[in-house]
Amino acid sequence: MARAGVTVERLTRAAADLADEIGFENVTVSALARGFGVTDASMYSHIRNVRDLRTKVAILALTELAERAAAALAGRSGKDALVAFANAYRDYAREHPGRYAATRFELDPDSASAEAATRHSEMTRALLRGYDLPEPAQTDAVRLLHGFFHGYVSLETAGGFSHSQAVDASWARNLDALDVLLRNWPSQM
Amino acid sequence: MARAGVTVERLTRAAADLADEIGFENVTVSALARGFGVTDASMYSHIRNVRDLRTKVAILALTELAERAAAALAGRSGKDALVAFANAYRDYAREHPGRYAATRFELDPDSASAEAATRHSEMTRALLRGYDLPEPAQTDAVRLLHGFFHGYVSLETAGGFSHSQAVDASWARNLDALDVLLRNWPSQM
DNA sequence: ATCCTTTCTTAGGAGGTCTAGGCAAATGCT
DNA sequence: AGCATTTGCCTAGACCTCCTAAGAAAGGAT
Repeated sequence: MARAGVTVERLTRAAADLADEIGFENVTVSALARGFGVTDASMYSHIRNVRDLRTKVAILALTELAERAAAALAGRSGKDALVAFANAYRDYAREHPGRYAATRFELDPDSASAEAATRHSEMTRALLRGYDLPEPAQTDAVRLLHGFFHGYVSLETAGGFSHSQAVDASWARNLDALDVLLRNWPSQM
Repeated sequence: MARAGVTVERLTRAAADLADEIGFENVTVSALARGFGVTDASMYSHIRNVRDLRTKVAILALTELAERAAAALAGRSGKDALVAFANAYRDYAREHPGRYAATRFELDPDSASAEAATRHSEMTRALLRGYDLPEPAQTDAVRLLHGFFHGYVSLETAGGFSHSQAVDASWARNLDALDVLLRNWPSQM
């Protein structure tokens, strides 16, 4: 009857690790409890329900991703920044597939979750500073970039982490294409 | 003890409808059985397991989406084709959120599922015909477009179907940007 | 009419979510 | 140090989902 020392911090990290191992959708209260050597009912002192648990993992992942993006952008601009940012995004998804899947978890608008989500967007805006886009083009570009990154990464991870030369080359060429796009952004019409 | 007349066809369609109502991830064998007025165990004469059920819905949705894309592309080329294709994609996701979510379901490589999935890609290639891209640029462009469409659509549906003027305008401007990109696709380096 | 296949049933095990009520350990108060 | 309170964990249990096994009934084939 000694205490297992479960805290929300440790619990969230364990859940994130578990997600990377067995997939985000398989992160369950029971499995997590087993990992700590306690009963599932005990978990409910720390979390409200499964959704709450997944939300915590999502916020953790969004925060980590924003930090990596910030590190990648430091001291870079223009295409350098674009490539560094994109690779940070892609590498994170590869190293932490479960955490990355968690970033796609739909969190409800309230809760402090908004903070982690917006930090993510702000990094993308920082990336765009080098391209000198006016509003509203900047907002459009943020959406386009997120759309592209996510789409590409999810196609890739769905394909079984092939990490082939062909895919790498395609990725690099698409970054070239995006760079061209950002430099020639249509001003009107 | 009369027969409920469940067939794989009807079952798949009912599951797809259910997905649109309550979300793809909530499509459950039990819920589906309730809808037909039979026990959950009866379902297993028609499907192998939950994964099989979801796969069937995914194939249905991919097929429908490919049909819509084909209809949108008929008689169009260049930017007209791009806009029509993109709108077909987006409209489908809006009208059938559950089915659209199903198109993101990761199906295992075997099974006839591959057919429906590739039809989807072929439509995107047809769209690109008007831009006259050589290989491998064409493959890259397919990925970029899928990435963008999916990312944008999922951001939008996650945001609660706001369908605001601002989002519509952003969408239109991003299509402009993509058109510019496809016309100025970087030939090398 | 009889057999065969398909569809549906009941029964039940395994495992997941979550609540209620309770005991014991850790912490805070005086 | 002694006490009360909070907190962490427990058992028990209701309810849901997935899925299998064994058998009954419906419908078609011969």
